[in-house]
Amino acid sequence: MAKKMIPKPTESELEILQVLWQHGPSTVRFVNDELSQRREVGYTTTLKLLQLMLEKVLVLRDDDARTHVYRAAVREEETQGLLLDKFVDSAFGGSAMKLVMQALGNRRTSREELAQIRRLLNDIEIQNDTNSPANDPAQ
Amino acid sequence: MAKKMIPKPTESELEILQVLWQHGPSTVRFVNDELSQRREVGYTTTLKLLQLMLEKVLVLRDDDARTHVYRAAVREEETQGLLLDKFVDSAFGGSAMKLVMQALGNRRTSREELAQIRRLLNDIEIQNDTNSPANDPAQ
DNA sequence: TATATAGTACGAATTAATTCGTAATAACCC
DNA sequence: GGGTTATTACGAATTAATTCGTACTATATA
Repeated sequence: MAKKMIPKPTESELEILQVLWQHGPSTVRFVNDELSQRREVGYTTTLKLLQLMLEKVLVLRDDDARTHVYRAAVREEETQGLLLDKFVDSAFGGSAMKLVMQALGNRRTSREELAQIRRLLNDIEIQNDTNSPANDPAQ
Repeated sequence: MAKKMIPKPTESELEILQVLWQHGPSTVRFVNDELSQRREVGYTTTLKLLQLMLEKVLVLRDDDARTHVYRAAVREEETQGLLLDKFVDSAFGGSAMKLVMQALGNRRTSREELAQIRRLLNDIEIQNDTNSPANDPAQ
């Protein structure tokens, strides 16, 4: 077995993954141009990062043509879930609820977003009722 | 002016802050014992960390007695807010909503917690209505 | 008082992450 | 074809974070 264990991406790797998730398979040039809009970064720096990410299998590449094309090897939601778990643990002592409350409390949330959350809350409640009438603590 | 800018604590520093937030002012020995319950860590490592944190003013210390007592110099919520902002940005491309949805969606949330969030949602909605009929961007 | 114990200070090694320079090579265009 | 440009590969410098050993000092206690 041993499901594909995603290695935790570093800050810079995550930046690159964001580009790949948002734009799909991309050349080093394209990724670097994207990153450059946010901050100063040399071309070979981006290249090196992608090469390291290839070794860690955070990305895959098509090197048929001279100009290689990289694409994300890990899915966005899955990676975010992994990072979220670690973050909840390290910054919020494991309490996801505290994190949610803080995230909602500390910023302006639009009417539409509030409605969206309410819908999700409803869904979760229905799930709870359906699966565990007496609130089973299974985890 | 220039409000006290909190330096972003590292992973290990955060671990220590958690201990101080949870237990209040503590000796190096106590902090180290707490950390040791989670993982292997040498006494002088913890000592050094606290000394570095003192320089960054993440903690303050009382060194009247031979055995120094350290306490957090930054508040828990404020620090968490700072980290949350950065995290939302780096892992969720700036969308706090995506983070909240994922946090709620991916784990079991009890009836009580759901109710708590609903209350918060209500409060926020009232705030919105009261302060900004046409959604003013004041911050 | 002398010995053992517990504490602090600090230099330095290690490890991980980031950054970039340089060399080699392919493609592109007059 | 010859020169210019774009690309990859890779070593290595730099920076930041973590870890720990050793020396020194104060306190406790036998």
